[in-house]
Amino acid sequence: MVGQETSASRGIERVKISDVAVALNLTKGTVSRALNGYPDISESTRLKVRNAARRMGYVPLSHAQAIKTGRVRSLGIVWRVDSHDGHRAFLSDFLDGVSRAVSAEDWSLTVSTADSDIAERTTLSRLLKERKVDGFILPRTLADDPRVEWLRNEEAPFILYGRVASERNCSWFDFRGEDAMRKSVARLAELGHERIAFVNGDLRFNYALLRRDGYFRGLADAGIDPDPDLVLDGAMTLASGEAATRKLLRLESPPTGIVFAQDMAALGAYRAAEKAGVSIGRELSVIGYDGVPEGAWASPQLSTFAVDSRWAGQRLAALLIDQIRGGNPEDLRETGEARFLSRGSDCPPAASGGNLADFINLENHYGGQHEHQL
Amino acid sequence: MVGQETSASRGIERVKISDVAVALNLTKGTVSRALNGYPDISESTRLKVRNAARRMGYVPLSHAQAIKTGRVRSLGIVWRVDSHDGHRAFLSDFLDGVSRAVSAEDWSLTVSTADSDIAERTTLSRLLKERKVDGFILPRTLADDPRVEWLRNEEAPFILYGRVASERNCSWFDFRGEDAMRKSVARLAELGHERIAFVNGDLRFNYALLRRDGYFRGLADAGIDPDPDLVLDGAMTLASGEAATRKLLRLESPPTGIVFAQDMAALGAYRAAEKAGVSIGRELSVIGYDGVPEGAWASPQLSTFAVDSRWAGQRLAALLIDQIRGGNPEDLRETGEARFLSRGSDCPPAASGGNLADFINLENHYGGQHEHQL
DNA sequence: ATGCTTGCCGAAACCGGTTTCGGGAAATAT
DNA sequence: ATATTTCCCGAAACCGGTTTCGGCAAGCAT
Repeated sequence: MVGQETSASRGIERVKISDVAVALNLTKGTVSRALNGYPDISESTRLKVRNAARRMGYVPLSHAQAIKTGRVRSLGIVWRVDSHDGHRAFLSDFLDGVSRAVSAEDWSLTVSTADSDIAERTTLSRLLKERKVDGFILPRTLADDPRVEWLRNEEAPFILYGRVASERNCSWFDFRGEDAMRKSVARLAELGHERIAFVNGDLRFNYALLRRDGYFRGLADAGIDPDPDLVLDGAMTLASGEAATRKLLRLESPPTGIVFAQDMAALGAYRAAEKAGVSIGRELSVIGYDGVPEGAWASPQLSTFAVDSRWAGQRLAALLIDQIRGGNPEDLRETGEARFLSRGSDCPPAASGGNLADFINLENHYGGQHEHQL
Repeated sequence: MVGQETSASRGIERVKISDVAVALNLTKGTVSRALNGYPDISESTRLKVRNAARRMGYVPLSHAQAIKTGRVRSLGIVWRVDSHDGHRAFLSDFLDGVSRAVSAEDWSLTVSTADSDIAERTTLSRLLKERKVDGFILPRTLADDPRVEWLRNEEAPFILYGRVASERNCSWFDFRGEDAMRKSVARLAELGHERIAFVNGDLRFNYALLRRDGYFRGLADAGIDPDPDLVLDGAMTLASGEAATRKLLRLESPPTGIVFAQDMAALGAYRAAEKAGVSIGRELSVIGYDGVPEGAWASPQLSTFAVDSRWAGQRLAALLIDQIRGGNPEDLRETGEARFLSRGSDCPPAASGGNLADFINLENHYGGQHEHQL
């Protein structure tokens, strides 16, 4: 027994394709073709090979395949960590969606982070040059996104989470936020509101432009003339949402309802309203967009259009894989609908006729002793 | 000009190692050795090669390297999405940390999600078999973690986020939660508390065992006899934290201070306290652990030990890469200290002598009209 | 029988790197 | 001057797959 060394003692031997070939008395080329569904392999041997491969536990090395095929079966995402946007809360769901779609095809997902435009570009470039990925999912689409032009030049497949103005040769998935804004306005109008404000996000992002359009269409639908004083932008956080709301409430003729392009900003309205002595869901209506979990903790709970990030991730990955496999990018576009969560923050206008202003001032005298929140 | 087809017209030609070799009148083997720092290359040619490579924009294909070296320069992480644990909030920071460390070495990160033990195992197995990664970062360490045994058998490098009982041949990074618990108890004891409760997380996780020990050591330090009634576990969420707190407050002799192993549970205490008419930071002291952002929004803000997830990710990745490069796993262990955020939720005991119970009941009569929170 | 497909598989090239081996030229030792 | 070492680099094998090509044998038409 001494000196006898089984293969097991020197670590687990990986089963390679030639092992399968030898076991079946075939060549590795034949095994490869059988496994990859080439038509010049008889059904009987295809079956034999498939069974033997499974039985022997053969799994091809992805990088060994890649060297010839040029595909590593992997998608890339560069996640921006420098922004305060609400999407951070959705990262887990989003990645889960991507991961599911990717795993279903036996692909994988490469994730990197970046805290600036140049860091993002550097990372994209590196992943591409080293060929760690076959294509990219691009979150946070800008209205005029430089990544699009650049990746086109590099001839790298990519898909946008969000739409873009220059539509040539792009795939995307996006939720129709503009529809949600339109519906929000319609809902408030139906409740009787006439002064409906809109607090948008950062206008560099394309979704902000789309949502703004949706707001105006909603107004037009309801036959309400737009008032420039009631349209603000750049509010993506609690603090900026609070500031925007304060500004609106201080107008001579403040709005009775506010449509927010983002939940975090809408939650900022709760703070502003509290400080102004206005109660949301009674004297002031608020409708958000995104569906962040914090909205459910607020009191009253925030009525909002919830976005299914998991679904977005899933579709983005599936569409991108299709594109990499040869699909026409322009055929690979999808949008989804945000789901309205009717909760407590929207209601008929309390003070009709625009004298909410007086009400605000009145209440303000008692200001200060209001309990803060969780 | 007709029919003349430049190389540029057919897409960008990738520069390969043989291109560099030809340009320098060398063989590709020599170029490879020069680039990889072999000692049998003269300094002058090494320099020439390095410059030419940079000038020509040569970047080796990672999978082409991998076929011979066996290394893909990639780390894997399987993120569990089935749990409600507070770590979800840290995913962004955590990934950022890992990504930084990994990018610094020109490695990459492969992320997958799983919603069950078997899904996780399946994914680990697939990534390993296909050799998509060289090693794994394992979050959520269990007291007796089956992944450890399995990965050892597969001879796959891995590192734990958290420590483990069977210490053989493991690397890890972890924050010393037990120290934080001990300090929490010490702090409350110094403030004058004598009845200090402990609400732990799920005991299947190893950190729960460690933190429990820390709590008891803190009591011993302060010369306080432990009371089994004051020790609960399994509270990792808002709801379960609320329930645990309710249970504690209903004791004949309720605690005046509660140490929580997790912030989310501690925030649940705010709800329970509010409903019981007890005000946190005045009649009841609470100290958390984790440093979730919600703690800063609570009123009063939650005193807690904050964990730097970015740092954890960074160290885990760096240590794992060291291990893969040949480092001894047992030398690659690190712990970090959670940083105490002194905020408003801890204070001296209001009702000394244990008659907080009467106070609770008294207040309860007015219960119900208390404002809820954000 | 002969010629022509068709079905099926072996043989070998190939992908783009890394690593081993060996040998020529220069430098040093004898 | 010769032997020996040292310094470099070329040549070629190799990694584990995929894909092309060509040819044998069976099936079909003539």
